[in-house]
Amino acid sequence: MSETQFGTGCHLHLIDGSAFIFRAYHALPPLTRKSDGLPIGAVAGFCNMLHRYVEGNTGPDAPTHVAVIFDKGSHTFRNDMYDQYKANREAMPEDLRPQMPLTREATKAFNIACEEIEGFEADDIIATLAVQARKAGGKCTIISSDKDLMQLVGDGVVMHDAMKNKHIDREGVFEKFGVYPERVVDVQALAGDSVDNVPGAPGIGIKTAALLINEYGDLDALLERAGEIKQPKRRETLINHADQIRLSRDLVKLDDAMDLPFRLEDLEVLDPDPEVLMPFLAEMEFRTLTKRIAAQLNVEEPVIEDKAPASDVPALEAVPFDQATYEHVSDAAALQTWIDLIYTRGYVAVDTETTGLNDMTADLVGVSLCVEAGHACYIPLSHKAAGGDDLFSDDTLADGQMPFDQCLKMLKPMLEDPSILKIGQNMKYDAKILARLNIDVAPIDDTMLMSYAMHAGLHGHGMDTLSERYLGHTPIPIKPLLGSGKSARTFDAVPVAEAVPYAAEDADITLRLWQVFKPLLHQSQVTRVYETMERPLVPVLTGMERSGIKVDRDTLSRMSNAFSQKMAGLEDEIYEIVGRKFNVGSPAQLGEILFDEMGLEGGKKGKTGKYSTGADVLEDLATEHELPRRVLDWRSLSKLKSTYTDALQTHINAETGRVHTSYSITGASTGRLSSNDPNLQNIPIRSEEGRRIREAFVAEQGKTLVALDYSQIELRILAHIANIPALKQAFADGHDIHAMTASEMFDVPLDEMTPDIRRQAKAINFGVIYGISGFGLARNLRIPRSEAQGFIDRYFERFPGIRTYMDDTKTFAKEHGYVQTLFGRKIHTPNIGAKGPQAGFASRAAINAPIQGTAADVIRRAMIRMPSAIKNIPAQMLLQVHDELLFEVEDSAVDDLIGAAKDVMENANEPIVKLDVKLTVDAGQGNNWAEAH
DNA sequence: ACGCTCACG
DNA sequence: GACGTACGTGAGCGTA
Repeated sequence: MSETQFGTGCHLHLIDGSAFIFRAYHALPPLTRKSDGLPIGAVAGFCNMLHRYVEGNTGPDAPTHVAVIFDKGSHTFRNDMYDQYKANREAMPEDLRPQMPLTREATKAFNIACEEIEGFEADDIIATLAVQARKAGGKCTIISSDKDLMQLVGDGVVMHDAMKNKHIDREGVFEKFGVYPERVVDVQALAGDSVDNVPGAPGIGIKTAALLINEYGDLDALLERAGEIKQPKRRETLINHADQIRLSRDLVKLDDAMDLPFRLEDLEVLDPDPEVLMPFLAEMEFRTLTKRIAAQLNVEEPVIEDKAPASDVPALEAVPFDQATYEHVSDAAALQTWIDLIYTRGYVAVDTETTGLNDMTADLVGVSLCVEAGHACYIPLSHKAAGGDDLFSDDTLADGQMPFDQCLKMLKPMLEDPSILKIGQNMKYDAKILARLNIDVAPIDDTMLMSYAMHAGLHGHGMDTLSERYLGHTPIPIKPLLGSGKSARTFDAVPVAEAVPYAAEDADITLRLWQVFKPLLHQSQVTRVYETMERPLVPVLTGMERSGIKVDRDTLSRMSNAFSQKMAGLEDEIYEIVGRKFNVGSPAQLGEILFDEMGLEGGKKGKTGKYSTGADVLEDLATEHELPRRVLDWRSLSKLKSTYTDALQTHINAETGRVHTSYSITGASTGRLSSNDPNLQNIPIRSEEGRRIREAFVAEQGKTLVALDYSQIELRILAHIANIPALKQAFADGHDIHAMTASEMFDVPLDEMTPDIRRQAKAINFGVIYGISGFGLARNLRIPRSEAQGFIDRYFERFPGIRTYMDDTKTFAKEHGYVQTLFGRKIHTPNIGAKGPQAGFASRAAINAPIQGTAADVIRRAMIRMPSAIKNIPAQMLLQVHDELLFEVEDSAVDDLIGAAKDVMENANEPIVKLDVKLTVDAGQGNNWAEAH
């Protein structure tokens, strides 16, 4: 090939590679390669942009020479000048890191020169090349919108903002900086840059900087004559920070005289070689792009195999489960071998064995690891020696275990290493156990959450279920190891030899599940749900659960006593009425007394042959007899005492003095969380007596509890999804939504609204969310069924979008077997086509799921964004109750917290879902949860 | 282990 | 035309 000397008539294009990559990364959802789940979204976007760029390069401005310039390494000569340079930079996203080398490969595949130099930023290389091109008499176009490059513009060098498709010349730079390119560095030196952490002069921005530079000519003149500045503050700033400003100039000034190991001539534009490009695109499995480019180059399109994952991945089936292959690691040398192996892989499945099920109290007993199917180990750490009945043998450790601290010290760097992916099944549990030992496990993948993203509504997501369904393997049961009932023991009492196969197998199963799920995730189109609404929730919940909430034992204890006394009084009255003692808490005994002995009407037996004595039944009976009311009162006290005032005390953690719930991410099929051990999502509020239990949930001294809750979020989402103009308008106007519904339905003007009519409309509004039926509404409102049906007909008539939504949703569910939230979460509805009453349940659940699920997605997104939004506020997020978040805040920061957290919550749908109805959040605060709400 | 009842959104 | 029915949870208790 003949080489053209670079000179007049030549045109060099320089592409800012990092800018391309980050734009590609953020513009696309987290796509993964189908065959193996490799994150590939940024590479895909990068290739598309590169291709579009090449395609658009025709006409007089087409390049004769071109290169993509990348940054290399994070340490540059600027860090030696100023150690804080770019120190604020957020770490590269986990799923982007492995894509960086692929973007270089992509560039070469397109036959475009690809340059990077250790210790220099791409900007310096670009500067050097631009200056060389200018000196040689050619033109240069820099494809970037980075303002740091604007100092290069002029005299044949222009910039091109590919995003806005706009050229930036000398005038464009003046527009941006208020000075021409040769003075841009001076302005930047004064204004500083928070993104790159260039200090500049405090209090001086671009506007002021340009003003000063234009007045004094240049930075040196300005600093020399700073004393002449009239404004005292500005003058002081410039005099006091002169050194810092000069340093800033050195930081922003690009090095345009580097020694480059290549020449301009090496960058000559070349046609892509289909022999190189096509295989690359095929390897990346970019189906559309491969097809398009093959057509343009007029070559045959390579075959991209549709590698089906799951059961027919042969590699997975080829390795049978074999307990004999599991390794017992008992010393540092063996552990080091495993750690080295993990580093060569970049990922590892991890499982912990502990002394219990509560991750706030259980102790670590051992750790298992797995790097590939069948290759797993168990590291026992605190198994106890079998000591028989000897009381003193309890603390003796079993043989074959390495020292606890030594093991953790070795594992910690790996578990915390951002380049090693830790895979777990319900990682929140293991992460919390390890967090209590001062190990912050990250980054993580979680097979339970992957299954949830793909299979919610289909089946559970426990390891046993998943292993049987997706690996065809029944795991070793834990029961025989631990025993049950009186002879039950904890895992530390299990002999090491028995523990190894059980524990190692769990890690083996987890790794295999991950291999199966990773490609399926993308195929099910739930990668975004998993990556943005499941995986990032784990560290957030870990933080909340570990924080816990302070609960005042004395308050609960006093309430328990008061409830006891009242119950005793009621019991006396009840026995008096009945004529003998019996167990008031036994629905069976009560039913017989009410309906057989006393002969009250309305007794209905359920399928177990027992009378129903639920609250609604007793409520009806209360009008004709005095007993049911007493029982109702007794029951409500009994509930408050046993479930709350008594049980909560037992949940106060001995170490922290606080109550730590555990959230289940996969508990509810709709995307809601559930709370257990204890459940803090059902603390009483509806009755005054119950509400007072919230007084026991308190803030620490000097702190305040702040409750933020979404106002009518489900109805707002319904108004949006079902597209009900009247509802939307009412929310936009801030009207009372139930009163508006009532007015619309019953033709009652708003100013004549009665509480009773409003109450009925409210019941209908909620009924709609639940998949309304005449029967259900009738029972709820205690009105004849025909009347209830009339209300519903009327409602549909006035808001026809509701009926359409319900019908469409049912049709979609029948066709696809699932329904979706606005954010793409899938909720499966396997019973939708069933015969019999199941079908009714399934269709109402299908109607409710997108509404409840979308609301759940919104608050999940808010929670995930919360930690970074409040990181500078002395506040902790403690609890989530479906549409409410509870915080504990230092007294002085309450307003800051409310401002920041409310903003996050009200915009949590953005940017991927636009709502026609705005989300509103109400705030409350106080020393206890009753006051805060 | 299971159903009933009832606490919450 | 009949059949059952509001959606989603977790916990304590009685009873098998």
